[in-house]
Amino acid sequence: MPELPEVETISHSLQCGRNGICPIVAKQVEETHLLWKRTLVNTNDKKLREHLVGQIVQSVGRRGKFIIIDFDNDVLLIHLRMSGDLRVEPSRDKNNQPIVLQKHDRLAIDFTDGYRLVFNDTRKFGRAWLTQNPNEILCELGPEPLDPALTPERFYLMLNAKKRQIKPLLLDQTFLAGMGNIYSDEALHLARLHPQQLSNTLTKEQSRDLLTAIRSVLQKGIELNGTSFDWVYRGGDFQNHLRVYHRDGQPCLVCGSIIQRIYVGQRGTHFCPRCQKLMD
DNA sequence: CCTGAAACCTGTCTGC
DNA sequence: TGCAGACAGGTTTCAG
Repeated sequence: MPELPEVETISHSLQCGRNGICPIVAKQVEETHLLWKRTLVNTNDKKLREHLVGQIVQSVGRRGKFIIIDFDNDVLLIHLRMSGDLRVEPSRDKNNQPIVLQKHDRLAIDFTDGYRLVFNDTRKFGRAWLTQNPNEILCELGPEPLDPALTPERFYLMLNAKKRQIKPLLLDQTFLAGMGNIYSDEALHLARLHPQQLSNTLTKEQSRDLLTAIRSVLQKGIELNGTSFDWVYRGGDFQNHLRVYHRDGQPCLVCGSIIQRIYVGQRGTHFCPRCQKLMD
């Protein structure tokens, strides 16, 4: 499911609240439940409980597609991968009876105020790490696309240092942190670049336009609370503003040509054959 | 260094 | 209706 805008929306709602969603900052951990062992990468059920019980949530943030939950002494990193989601809900009903967890719930953290944070993940690809040095896990990530420190000049140098198809390169989290399949296709169409264009062939102008396009689609995605498709991820509206993604067979909104769907790096890829020509 | 295939998982949708 | 096959927002690992 989630790419940068969806993860940003979720982490922001956990930090600040949104649409009645309860923020978790300042809540104290009462108990933890690990329902699918492999969700927790670098520790186990017992140690998670021993570490977290009693600790208070200091803040919730994001780096790339990782959600960062900062406790007093430890940090919980969560990666939602394809189908993960987080929700905050009461753990007991009006009669003080426990509310049973749902199908596909993998991890739950009960707080002393009667609420709980639940990690639900149908496909079991999602992962969580408990650590005191989050940088050990996050240090491999490339720059944040929305960070002003990533200048057009630097982006051009990054692209030229590689000789890779541009779309798989954008999806490479060590190159740039947070891009996923939807926003990559959207950004490449906006920048009029073929997804298989080699990165070292981009001119300075094309590099600058690509960075501008990436920022444009990500910012719009964040404004619209992300992209929602069928049963995965709710509350977003960017799916109603897509230019190419999932629009194969339909006319390009710019030139009217039929949007094509091909595979690039094993990922379904949508582009306009007229607007996004492969250049030498 | 770069590319493609396979693996990790469950659910939905399509076509015969 | 049933059932096989394709496909899914992500990442890692391995072979060539």
